[in-house]
Amino acid sequence: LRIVDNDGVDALTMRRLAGELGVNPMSIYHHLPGKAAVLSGLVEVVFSKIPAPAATAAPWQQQIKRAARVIRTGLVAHRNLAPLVVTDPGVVADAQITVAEPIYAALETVGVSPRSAVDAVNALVDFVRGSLIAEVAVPPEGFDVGPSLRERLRTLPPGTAPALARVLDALGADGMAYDFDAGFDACLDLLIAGIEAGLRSPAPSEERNRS
Amino acid sequence: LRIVDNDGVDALTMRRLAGELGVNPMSIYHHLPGKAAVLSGLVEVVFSKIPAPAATAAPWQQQIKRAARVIRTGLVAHRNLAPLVVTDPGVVADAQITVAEPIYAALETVGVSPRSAVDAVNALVDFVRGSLIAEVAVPPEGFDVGPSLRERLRTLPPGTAPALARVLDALGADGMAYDFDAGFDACLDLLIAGIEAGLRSPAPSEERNRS
DNA sequence: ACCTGAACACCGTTCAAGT
DNA sequence: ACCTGAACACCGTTCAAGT
Repeated sequence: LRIVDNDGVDALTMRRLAGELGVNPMSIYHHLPGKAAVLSGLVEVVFSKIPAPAATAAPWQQQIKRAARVIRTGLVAHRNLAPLVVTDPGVVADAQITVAEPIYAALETVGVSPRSAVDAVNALVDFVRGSLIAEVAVPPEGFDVGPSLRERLRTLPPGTAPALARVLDALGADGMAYDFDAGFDACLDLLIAGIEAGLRSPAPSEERNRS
Repeated sequence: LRIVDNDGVDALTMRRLAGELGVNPMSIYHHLPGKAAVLSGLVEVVFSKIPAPAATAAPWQQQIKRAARVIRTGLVAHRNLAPLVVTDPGVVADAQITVAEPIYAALETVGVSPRSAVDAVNALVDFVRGSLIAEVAVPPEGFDVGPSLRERLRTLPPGTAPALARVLDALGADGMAYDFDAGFDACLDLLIAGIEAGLRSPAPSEERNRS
């Protein structure tokens, strides 16, 4: 995991790993079936290190935000592995249970219908997944970050994205750096507002299958 | 692209590609700098094939849904490449402009504040990203799909996910298969409801930086 | 039961040599 | 300018042989 954190997933080589462990490269095969097992082991370690948020008496909105933030911080801590974690079929399946449970519990306290709860959890979990990918896709520290959104937009033929251009203009010069934490929170608030709206006007019950 | 679609990303090898093209493996290096260029080229092809939804007079909610669905169907068409597309730094950056523009345009027509528009677009795009990853992570056709959520839950020590268990119970036996299309749409509705809620009660203006 | 070294079958890529 | 073949430096993994 240290190798991956420092030098990326590609740097994790059976020979390198063995060297770092001070053993013969082939010895690893007596404990694990292959490299895939090494990687999925790392993925599972990182995923399972995500702590379950302590149950509190806080309002359900805060419980949900807390659960989402815990996932996010747990995975950005190993940003080189994050794409694998978030993509791993086993993790995707387990996420429906482990990380979703606190959210289900919070929604239950306000009487969200089962179907709506599933939708809300999926929306939340998928958003967290997607925002994580976006976050780890940009080079480490805003440092050496490619041309900013504003500059890239300027190089395109004018009129390509007029609405975006107007938004950037309106935001003014203070909108130079993106704060992932604040953006993440704002999106969470939006999702939660959507759930609240569903509470006030119960969902139209269409025919749908779920598992 | 055909190789990747049929046999996965790992099957795309310089030698294989050259063979399929009927040329010498090394000839490729006279047209492209290396394998990374081949892959990012494919990623860019798939991404740029996403059509811009035609501007209509439909209500903004429908315009947003249409934009999101177009992205999704464009990427599930090449599910083997989807994780790379959605992870590619260049695509992540371009997505803020290309695929976001129709959404900005739709939000503009109802006077969403610039800051809220950025948040809404991020929430939408990140959700689409995340749901795509979740969808392509499960084996192809619900066929040979691992143990269902219900069965996996049963193998865990009881009491692990009580709230989820109650939700599944309430959904009953009809909830055996998950319909990605319907789930996607339901989540979109939730996000849009969140945006609508923001329209009714304008966002608290905190201090934040954006780009 | 665990470890080892050598070898195999691949891979991306370099490079000198061809036309 | 474009292509070629051979070679290099890696990789994951197999396997017979050691203890």
